[in-house]
Amino acid sequence: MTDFSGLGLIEPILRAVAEEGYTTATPIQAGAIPLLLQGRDMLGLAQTGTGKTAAFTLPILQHLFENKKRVAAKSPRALILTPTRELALQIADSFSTYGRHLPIRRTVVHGGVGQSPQIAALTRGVEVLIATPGRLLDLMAQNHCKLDAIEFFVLDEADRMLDMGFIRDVRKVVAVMSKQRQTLLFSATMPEAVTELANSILNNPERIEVTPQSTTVERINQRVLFVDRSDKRRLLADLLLDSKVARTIVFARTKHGADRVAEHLKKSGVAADAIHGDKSQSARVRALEAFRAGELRALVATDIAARGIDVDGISHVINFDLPNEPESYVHRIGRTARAGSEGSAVSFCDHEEVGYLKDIEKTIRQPIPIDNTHPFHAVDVAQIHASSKPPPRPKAPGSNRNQNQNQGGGGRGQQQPARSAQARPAASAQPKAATPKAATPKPAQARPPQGAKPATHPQASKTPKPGAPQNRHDRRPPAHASAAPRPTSADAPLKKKTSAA
DNA sequence: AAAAAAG
Repeated sequence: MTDFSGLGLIEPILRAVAEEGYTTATPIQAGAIPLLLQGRDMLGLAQTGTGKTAAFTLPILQHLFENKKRVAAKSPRALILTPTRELALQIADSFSTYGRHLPIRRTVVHGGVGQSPQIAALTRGVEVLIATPGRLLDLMAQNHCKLDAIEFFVLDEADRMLDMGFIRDVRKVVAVMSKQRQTLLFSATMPEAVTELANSILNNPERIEVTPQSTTVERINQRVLFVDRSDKRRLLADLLLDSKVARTIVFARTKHGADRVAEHLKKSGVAADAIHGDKSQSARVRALEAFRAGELRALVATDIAARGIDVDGISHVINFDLPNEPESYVHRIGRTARAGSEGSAVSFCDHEEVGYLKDIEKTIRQPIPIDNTHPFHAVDVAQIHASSKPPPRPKAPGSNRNQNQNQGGGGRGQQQPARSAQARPAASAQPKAATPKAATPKPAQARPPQGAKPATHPQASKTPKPGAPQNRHDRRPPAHASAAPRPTSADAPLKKKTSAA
């Protein structure tokens, strides 16, 4: 437990933190803030939801204030680069919130909206600029923004940046940036390309790693529902009419698909809207704000919202389509069970998606418990899944405790129609360090809410909404957390079948 | 193969 008061932060910042209701720093905050206040570079292995945003927002604000100088027009002192517009806006909110008692200005620059207000703000001068790459380069090319005075550079979601082909843009930005700066790079995973980038832009960085994914994943009640493609929409509407399903984010694989699903939900009487990259920026903002405000029961999204987006009180993530990128699964389900609360992740799998499911299970090194209790359960898809999975018998004699995987359905009928589920070997993807919890559908119940502190960690999230659950428990990872598997692409386990020949 | 981001 690290109290914010012991981290060396100045009073106006501590006051803002306290006003947000936070007293205790998350691990990444406790590690990063003193380090950053000393001026060190940092490599952070973490995603949003760990308190990452506040971990860099607070020390940057403090540095800018304590070393207050006149800001030249068009020359910001800090630059935060993010892959999506929504993330940029979220980070800007964080600067506004924690900088509210300081005379530090910030502005956001991204595409999809008019340039004029952005140019005006830059010309007036701002200490902090939060940007997506395209518009930033655009404005730089028009001489509306210079990076010659940058003292802080934060590259957020670096792995995603690279995935999205921003590496050239990032290098262009870095090439013209002041060398006299402190640099922070955050990434959820460390593929080779990110390591290279980190080596080239960071100077003797401290590496800080937090593993929220594994601990978060442990708290998420995951299930897979085998279903025919044609039943997916009805199944979704069914689930959303269940009262336990409060605020839900539904992931579709395509933009068009997201629109269709949202339309269907609206027709079914579920307050829903879609968010994806083909929507106008104003529609994106509107949808996200309505979702945050609790006006929407469901937000249907592409992977634009898979990472970083921090909305309080999401009770369910539903993968209407499985992601074809296994990493994306982990990021998607991480939208729920945030800030110590519980969450469920339900994935629909049709017969064409069985391969994706297997990839995901390999990546997370766990089988996802099957829910075959729903009327739409597609026995044939279950059979495809079961038969496509060679049973590598773990030799431990008592290891059949995981057989019972069919209780994920939260108390619907338990008729157990399909034998396929039983045919599915437990811990099949991981012979040795298989987490025994893997097949326990409700890990959250097993963990008593410890000390219902009203206030803990500042997240990137906005101030708690009235309707949002307030159960922010301390969700410091347990000591064994780092032993849990991290889903990096580098360690995709078990290339071999390891079948006991 | 699809998504994001500059227009």
